[in-house]
Amino acid sequence: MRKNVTLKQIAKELNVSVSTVSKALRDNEEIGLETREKIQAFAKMYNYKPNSIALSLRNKSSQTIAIIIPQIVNHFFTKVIQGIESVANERNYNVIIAVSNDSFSKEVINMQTLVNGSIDGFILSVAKETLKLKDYHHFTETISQGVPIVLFDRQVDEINCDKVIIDDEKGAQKATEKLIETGCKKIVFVTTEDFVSVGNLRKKGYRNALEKNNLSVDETLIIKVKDVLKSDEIESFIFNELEKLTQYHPDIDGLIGVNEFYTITAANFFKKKEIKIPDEVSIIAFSDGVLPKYSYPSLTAVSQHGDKIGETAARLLIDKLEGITQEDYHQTIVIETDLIERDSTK
Amino acid sequence: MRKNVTLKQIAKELNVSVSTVSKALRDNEEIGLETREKIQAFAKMYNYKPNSIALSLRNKSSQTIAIIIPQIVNHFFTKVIQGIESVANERNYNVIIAVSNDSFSKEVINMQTLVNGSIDGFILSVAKETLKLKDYHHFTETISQGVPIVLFDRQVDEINCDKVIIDDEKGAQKATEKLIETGCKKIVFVTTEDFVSVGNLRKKGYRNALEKNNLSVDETLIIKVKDVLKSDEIESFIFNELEKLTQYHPDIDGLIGVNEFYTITAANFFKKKEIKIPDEVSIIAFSDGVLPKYSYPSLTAVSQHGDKIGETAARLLIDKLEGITQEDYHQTIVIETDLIERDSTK
DNA sequence: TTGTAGGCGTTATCAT
DNA sequence: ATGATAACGCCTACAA
Repeated sequence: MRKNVTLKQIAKELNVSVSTVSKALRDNEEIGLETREKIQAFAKMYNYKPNSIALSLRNKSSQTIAIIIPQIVNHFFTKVIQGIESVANERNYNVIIAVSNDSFSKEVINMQTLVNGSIDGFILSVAKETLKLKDYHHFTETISQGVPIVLFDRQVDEINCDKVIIDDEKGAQKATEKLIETGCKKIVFVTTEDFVSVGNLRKKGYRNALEKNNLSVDETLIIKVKDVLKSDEIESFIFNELEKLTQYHPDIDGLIGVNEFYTITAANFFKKKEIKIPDEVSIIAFSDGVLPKYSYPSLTAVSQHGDKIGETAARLLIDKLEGITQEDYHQTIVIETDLIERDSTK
Repeated sequence: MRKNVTLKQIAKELNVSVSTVSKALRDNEEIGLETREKIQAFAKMYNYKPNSIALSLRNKSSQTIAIIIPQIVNHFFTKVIQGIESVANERNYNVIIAVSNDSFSKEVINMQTLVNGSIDGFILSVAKETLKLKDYHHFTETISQGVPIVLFDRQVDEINCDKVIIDDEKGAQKATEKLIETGCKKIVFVTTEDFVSVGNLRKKGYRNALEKNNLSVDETLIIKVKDVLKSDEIESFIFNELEKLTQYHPDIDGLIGVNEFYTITAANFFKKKEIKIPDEVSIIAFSDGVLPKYSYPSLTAVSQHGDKIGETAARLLIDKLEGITQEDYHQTIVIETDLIERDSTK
């Protein structure tokens, strides 16, 4: 176990001072060419690498941005990371990722261990528990210490910072309108329970579209999947609900799900019942994921453009870090959703 | 922008020395109770947080482990991360993640920026480009600096360290045997080009099973998906190949794909042709992902247990960091695959 | 009981 | 052209 060689060691070995070595390695003209070359050769031989920790301690900056996401096994979040990475690399920033696992305390700990000089700024999506506790002191503290934050997706009004959000309402509205345009009259909406804000916004969009087109909003057509359900219980729950629903309403001709799992499960129900997609029911998923794309028939989907969200967030953050935008000027950018038409709609 | 308060500032404010403050905050008995309490109260008021950078510079340790993965939008890798997180949290280690994007230089840079004291060890899967270049100096250097590495999935014989790998050959063999047991005689194998080691190992397992059961290995039944193909070209490639294949061999009755995308695409081909799964063709996917699970019919799959791989890797690393295992004792742990039977096999 | 000094690795400033 | 020193924030052995 040979430790990394330091300036000091090189200095000693070559009988010069530490500052001479430092200057020589940065090719400072002050140092005589001969000495410079000698030192550089020696450094290369011993594979000298500046210690990044010491550098950040000194410079209070590290050209590194940290992402904190609630979950790592999640296609949307990983897409966002990909977007951040691409912009960050372009602009010469490193990226490190930490996971809060939707826990308040892990979010706090992650921020604290990262905040002291080792990173220059944060891009993050708020943990569920934090949302529930409404305790945002770690965010405000970080910001007041001069470390900028960009929030994405799960946003919080009380925090004053740059934000990148999705237009959930409009996305759902577009989806619903698409179904209506292609002749659907009785559209099921599969969503989460009311307290989840994203689900609510999407439901609102669904309602808007129905009302705008003079279709009545039938509450019984809205399936709310219980939050407590474990992933292997969701299928039978949705199957049951759809079973009941199709008995009452044999004329159901459309369905929208607020995430890819609910939607594909619903689609599977119809496949099992040998109800033809899209001839008898049209289906649209809210999703950035692979499920709708590889489903058969493939599912029309509302894409949230995770990568674009990431790119935008990275741009906002780096612009702030480099003083391109003012410290106290905060913007909220809305990334529009797109309807990706596939084979589950007419 | 109020900066974080430091020991020095507290000391000045309270007219004591820095070391008194430091000791007081660590509740050192040396300091008089009164002084201690005064300092602690003051520190709390000003929300003192030790600077983690300074700490790691001093301690050369940070209770943090770094994961470097080739891709972030990848269900398997995120599953591994989840496994690592769970063990690391249990044993009081922080985890940070970096992405090499399958690039050699990004892998090197990531390691260099992280290695200097800011992290205690690495868990990583080697970038494709590194594998191609066969340049492993950054690994050996890191190890020789006393920073342990655990390799997972994409392993390299030349590097001397702990490893966690998947038994790809056996997994493929089990899958093939399952098909044979249920009556399949003509089994298509959809794989990558030969230079990808994982694909090769799986092909070997496929062959083993056929030979063991006295079935001839027909090279024309092996579809090699070209590496250069972009994701939206893969579908038509596989469809074409299968079209040709089913013409020549109308009696094809089984298929195995080396990843979930190839497999589900093949499955979609049969669905389109209205060839019944599993009545006419049985299908098995190599996959840890969501696609086989939510497909209709759901696909039998060889699970690689990403979470377990992560847990094992984390355990190996932390045991080494804490001196529970010897520095120069390296083990390679093989995580067995499991066949998860679903509806695409009989 | 409290304080001083040195060191972790680096660089900028100010001598020599 | 080179070197000494201080500073970033923290901790600890040792001195007072």
